[in-house]
Amino acid sequence: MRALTQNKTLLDQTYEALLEAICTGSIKAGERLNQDEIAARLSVSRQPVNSAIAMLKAQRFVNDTGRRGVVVAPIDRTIFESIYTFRTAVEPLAVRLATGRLTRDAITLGRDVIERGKRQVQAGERSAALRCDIEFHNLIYTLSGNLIISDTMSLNWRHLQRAMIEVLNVPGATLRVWKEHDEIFRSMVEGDAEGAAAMMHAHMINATLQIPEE
Amino acid sequence: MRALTQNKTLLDQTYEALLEAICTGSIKAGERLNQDEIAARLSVSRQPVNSAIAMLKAQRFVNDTGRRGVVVAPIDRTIFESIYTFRTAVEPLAVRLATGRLTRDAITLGRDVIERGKRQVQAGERSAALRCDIEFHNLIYTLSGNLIISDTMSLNWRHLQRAMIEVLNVPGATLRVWKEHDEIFRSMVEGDAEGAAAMMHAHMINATLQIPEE
DNA sequence: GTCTCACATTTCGTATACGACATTCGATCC
DNA sequence: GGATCGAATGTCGTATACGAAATGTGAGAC
Repeated sequence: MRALTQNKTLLDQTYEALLEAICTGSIKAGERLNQDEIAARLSVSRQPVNSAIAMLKAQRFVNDTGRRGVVVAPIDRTIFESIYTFRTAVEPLAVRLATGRLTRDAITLGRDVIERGKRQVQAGERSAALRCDIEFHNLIYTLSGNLIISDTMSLNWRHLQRAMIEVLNVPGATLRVWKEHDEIFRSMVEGDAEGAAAMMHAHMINATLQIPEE
Repeated sequence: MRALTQNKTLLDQTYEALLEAICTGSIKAGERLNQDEIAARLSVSRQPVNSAIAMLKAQRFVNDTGRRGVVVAPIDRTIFESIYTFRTAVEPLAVRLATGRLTRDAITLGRDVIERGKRQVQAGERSAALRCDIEFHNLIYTLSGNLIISDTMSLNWRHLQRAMIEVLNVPGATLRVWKEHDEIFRSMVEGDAEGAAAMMHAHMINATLQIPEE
């Protein structure tokens, strides 16, 4: 018995591969995407590659140069800041919704992520800590039961991930962040939705302030 | 002199045509999408059609049936409600951001939309009123200067439009709604960002309450 | 008459082919 | 020697071709 809707099509796989490569920085900002080359590297035809690139274009991960093909979008402070501003509104909402829907399993999961996150920060594992950060917030989106939040934020995190990996001095990899996560989650477990939401809002403001200037 | 980046590719045009057809209800929920048929009707090959459908799938406008092709996604109360919940957080943020960025032209535009909206409601033109509703909120997204808000909400509105056209009893087509729009915009013009945001929040709550039961 | 199994048909995903446009490079002209 | 124009090349968007998988169909068995 396997997952019912596995990403089986080459288009999906190609899209995932490209997005992953862009977000982990293995394809740098400004770099051109040559369809033939990508197709050869992934051992597929240009057809799925072409479609995948069209999707990435719509999601602003690549830009049309007008002249020849597309290039990976530059890391854009504006987008980065826009997402953080956006999160000041969305994250507290997600927390508010998720609080009433916490299950025993979810609580275990949450505590586990927080534990791991703290440990990664202490170990200086920035990349692993970032993954935990994503995981923590994703858990809340999922728990919120609001598909729009999950879908929207999952794309936004891809943009954030990209920016965060590029510039090393990012919010998310400090112990303070995980202390806040911990407090937020405790409030959620206690059922204090409004308190948790307020903390999450503060958490976002703090993170925004930590965005390096220029 | 024309727009520099016109939707010139057949893929873009096909995507737009399909999305429009789905959102205006000219392709009904549950209906199957036959690539050959669509290609023939639009006088293009299956290639752009296939790519366009893949994008619509990612955006949940169509569902994969697993068996043969895709069908237009059913009008889903859950998604509808999720978007409204989402908006209770995002709309006030957009208002807050937009208030500080109002230009003379924007004020003129806003007043004009509100005037037209009221008139359409009074004339009983539900469809035109809905378009004005979209236009009003879109103006605020644009003014907010936050690309994430604009992008995200523009897709969400497509979902809303679809649902609203299907069930006729929708929020948006009452005089009260436009009275609220008017008050919100007046506060914005006065520079009262927090007041306007609070009104927008209330506006969203009111709209959510008006969603017909089942 | 109904069930079953094989064969035909549909339709999709993907590969390959083609034509258009732009860029690049080289040859010619001054 | 440098500028300019045209041919060669690269690369994309799109069309067409192909193979696989699943559905529809019809004949034969009971």
